[in-house]
Amino acid sequence: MRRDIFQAIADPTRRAILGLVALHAMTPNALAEHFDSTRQAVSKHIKILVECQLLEQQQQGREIYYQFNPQKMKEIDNWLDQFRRIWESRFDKLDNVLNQLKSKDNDRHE
Amino acid sequence: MRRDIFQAIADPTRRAILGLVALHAMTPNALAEHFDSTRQAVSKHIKILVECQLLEQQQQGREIYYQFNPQKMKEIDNWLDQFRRIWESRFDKLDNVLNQLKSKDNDRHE
DNA sequence: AAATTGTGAAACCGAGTAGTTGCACATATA
DNA sequence: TATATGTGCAACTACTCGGTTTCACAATTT
Repeated sequence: MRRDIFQAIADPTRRAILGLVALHAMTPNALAEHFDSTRQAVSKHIKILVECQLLEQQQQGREIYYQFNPQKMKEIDNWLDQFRRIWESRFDKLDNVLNQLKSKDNDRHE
Repeated sequence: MRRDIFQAIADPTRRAILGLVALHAMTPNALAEHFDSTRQAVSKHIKILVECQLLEQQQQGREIYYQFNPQKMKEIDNWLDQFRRIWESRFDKLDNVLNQLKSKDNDRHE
């Protein structure tokens, strides 16, 4: 059973859960109200998110609040670093092109 | 058939392909040499990456060079924005705690 | 104590996935 | 022209995945 963050965020429902929990900790029932599928289906998604540590449990009486663990999500960000360099340089190139067009445009109109 | 970037990067082989192609454009055969599975398996991964526009084809004689499309990868980065705010603020809090501990430590020793 | 509520776990199912082998076909090379 | 090479596509298979239904169980509420 593969259980890494990349596989975890591959599912749109799980991404939606993360988006909700990131705002404030929530119980499974509260989360399930936001989706069309059953509470059990949502609960299974939560289980997966807990297993890969994107969510953390916090028992409170008989309710369980799940909260978002940003540190784990940052691992995605770290992985993106190797590509960020590339798209930033391309944006720079695009910026240069745009700036050149702009200055030509200015030349023409002034 | 779901074909979005999140599902595309969920597979470790595809992530490895992206890492290689990000360095420079490569042919399927050249890529396949880096993996244990067959060329056809790698080719299927490439197809998926092309379908979700993370890779772009570039025919050259009978060879096909695949190159990385950073713009598409940036969509992951954009999605992360909603969480980035959170982990950055928590890091700030951690920094504050560390700074306080540090100043207490300094107090004790000076 | 009995009923209700919040939750997780197990069993099952249809669809999707990653891999394989085998084939087709176009482009280069002899 | 015959052969080798680079590539994509189709068929098949074992496995995974997301969903449902059903159950178990502990913590509240009546």
